[in-house]
Amino acid sequence: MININYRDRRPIFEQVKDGFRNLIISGVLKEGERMPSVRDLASQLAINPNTIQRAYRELEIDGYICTVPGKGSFVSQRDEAAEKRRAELRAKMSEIAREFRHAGLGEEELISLIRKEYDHDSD
Amino acid sequence: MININYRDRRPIFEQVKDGFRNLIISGVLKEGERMPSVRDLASQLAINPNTIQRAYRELEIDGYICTVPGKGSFVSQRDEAAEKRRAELRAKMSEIAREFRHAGLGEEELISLIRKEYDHDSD
DNA sequence: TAACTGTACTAACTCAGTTAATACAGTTAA
DNA sequence: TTAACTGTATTAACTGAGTTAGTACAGTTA
Repeated sequence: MININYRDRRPIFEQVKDGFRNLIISGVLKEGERMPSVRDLASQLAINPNTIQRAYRELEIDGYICTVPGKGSFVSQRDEAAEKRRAELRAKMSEIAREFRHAGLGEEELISLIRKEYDHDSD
Repeated sequence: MININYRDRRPIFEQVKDGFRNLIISGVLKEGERMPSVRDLASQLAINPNTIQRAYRELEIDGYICTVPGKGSFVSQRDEAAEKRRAELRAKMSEIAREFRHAGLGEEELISLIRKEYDHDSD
């Protein structure tokens, strides 16, 4: 469900967080669905429960999940989560576009790169 | 010439490296021009010379500068550096486009974001 | 010669991330 | 009620990347 890459520069808790964020936004984890328990996931991934806890805490702060002490963590409304993610992506994209322009690359090339991604077979 | 932001998640040596890379690619530092000496820049930025040395070492490995022991470091051919940077940006852009698509955002919106960046007054 | 240049190396420090262990409180089902 | 689950909290210790400090050596230049 979630993969950890130890060569990745990002900390583990962030990889876990991003992994679930993608699963939620893409709809693999559906609204209201139960998340794996902190202890279960920790032993599955062979990492410390505290690390999972941190990922979950931030996912809740960002509105992706909703945790209930004693019961578990649950995926919250997908729409909110997705909209939040879209806002992040828009900001990221604007920044890259600025860099692109700054590096002397043309608008046309950038757009053709994008079309290439969107022309791929759906996955 | 170079600014360091201590709130930035990236390490200092990387901020220095990126700063010079931008200066070189944008043409502010011209081909053959001398870079500030390791010790000078270190005292200017109030950081350790070793940190600057590391940034310079990587800039040389990446082909942005050319260092001569005893003489100093010099900006190398801009074309190579710029081409290298462009390749990096293309890869980065493809990745973001993939994420964009994955998040359910349309090609049109992405392209309009880009046009917005390119329509800004030149800086 | 003196003052600059880059380079190399070692030791120590800092800090974020992580682990380990333990404890507490709410939930659920037998 | 008890047992086994849930999330949460806290403290101490470890790890590794990044950074600092200090020193040393060799090439360059005026």
